[in-house]
Amino acid sequence: MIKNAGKAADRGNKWANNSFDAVMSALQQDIAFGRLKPRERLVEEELSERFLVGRHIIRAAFKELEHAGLIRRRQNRGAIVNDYSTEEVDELYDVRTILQHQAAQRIQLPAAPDLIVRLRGLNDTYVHRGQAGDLDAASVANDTFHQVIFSACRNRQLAHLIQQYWVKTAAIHCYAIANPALAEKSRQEHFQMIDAMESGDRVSFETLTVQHMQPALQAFKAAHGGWHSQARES
Amino acid sequence: MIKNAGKAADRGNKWANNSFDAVMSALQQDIAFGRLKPRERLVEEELSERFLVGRHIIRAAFKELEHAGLIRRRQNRGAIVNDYSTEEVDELYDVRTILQHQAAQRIQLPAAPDLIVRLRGLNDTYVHRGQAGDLDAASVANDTFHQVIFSACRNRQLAHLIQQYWVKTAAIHCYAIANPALAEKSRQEHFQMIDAMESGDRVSFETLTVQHMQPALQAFKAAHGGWHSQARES
DNA sequence: GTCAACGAAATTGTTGACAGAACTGAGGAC
DNA sequence: GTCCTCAGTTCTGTCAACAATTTCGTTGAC
Repeated sequence: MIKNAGKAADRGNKWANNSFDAVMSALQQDIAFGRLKPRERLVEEELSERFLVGRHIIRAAFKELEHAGLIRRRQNRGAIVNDYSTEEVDELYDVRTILQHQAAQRIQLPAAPDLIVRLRGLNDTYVHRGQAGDLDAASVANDTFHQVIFSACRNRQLAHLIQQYWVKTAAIHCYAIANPALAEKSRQEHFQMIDAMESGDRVSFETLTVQHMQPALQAFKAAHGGWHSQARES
Repeated sequence: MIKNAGKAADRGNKWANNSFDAVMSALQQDIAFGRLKPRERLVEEELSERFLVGRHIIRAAFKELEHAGLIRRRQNRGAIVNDYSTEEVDELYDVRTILQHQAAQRIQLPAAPDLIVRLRGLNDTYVHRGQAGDLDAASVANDTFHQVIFSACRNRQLAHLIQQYWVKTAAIHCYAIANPALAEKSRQEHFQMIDAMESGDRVSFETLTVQHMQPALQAFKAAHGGWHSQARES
């Protein structure tokens, strides 16, 4: 019993290397970057042979993606990529605002030096990849940047929840990265956030954390506003 | 195209009558009421013949329960009922406090008369079933009571999230219902909450909403405090 | 008596095939 | 010309058997 404790602990917790995880992240990215467009149909067997995995894995991934709110399923009718109505987008961002504001309040400021170093490194990657036009890598760096920040909130449940809603709205904020003006604003705010964390300026940090979400939301609503909320079932 | 819109809408959204849903809610209740105890092993084939369904349905249910945080799985080693460490319990209740407080702020007060009527009805059931010792039915009424309240927060995402965390901590607050003193306090607070909603006393309502969670948390921590956080892997 | 290696039992992960529901398009009635 | 009906096709949901892994009990060496 006792010797097993150590043996089990060193093997790690998230049993990775699974084809399931690969499928999940691939589909998540495809949806986030718009390679799979809203209302597009997802066929199990098609994906099954694309990823070279059994159909049951695709099925499991669909269940998880549905739970995450990225796709929609109906019995015997398959899965389609979800497109949020305007109201849903507002509600999602309302929730994100709540969660991120609360998380920001729980982060110890001024932040530890090694955290600052890590964030500056990630942000450098984000800036350089973004300016080089490598949106894919920039997006990954951006994801990690925010995840690292919110992981410092000293509440793993809260951090996990923020991550969950980050994925839910990935299609929205990835949409904004492609816009040069918005991307530049995003980069500036990142620098300001790090500075605020380093100096311990809690008010600025919390304000930045919340306002940082707005440009993507506004751009998305301006682009997709008004026409697709009544076309729910087809 | 156009005629399909109406046809699809009237069929309803949550395709129920699935054996999957039956298995899910049965297992959720078993865990919540402690019929399945923490660290207890769940064997696929066992449940498969208990519920008279294929093993793949049990498998899918496990995946969902794992995602909900009610069970824990490791590759080729099956599933066990999750027991939260003291820190996790604190974090979960911190998140619930955030969510429910924010939801309470978003509810329109004074509440609509038909909402009040509905809540009084549900609470009557809760009180009577609880005093009759029918904890199962009382718990269902209690679930519905709070779900109806938070569904009035005009943010479906937020309401859904609260429901999600309600399920996560079901084993904790169901534990409290069994305690007569705590149950009595719970009943009193329900009446006070309804009164505050009816009269539009927002301060009282928000305070009650948050404090209503505390007794169960304290009782649980007092009962399970301190000994099982280091015994994670066995 | 303790410990390690081995083999059997139990349990999970995977595959392929089959049944049933929903979509598609042609043919016929009005 | 429009609408309805009815097969054919496509896709999802379900099932049973197979393969791989872990766990548990036994044996044997020291």
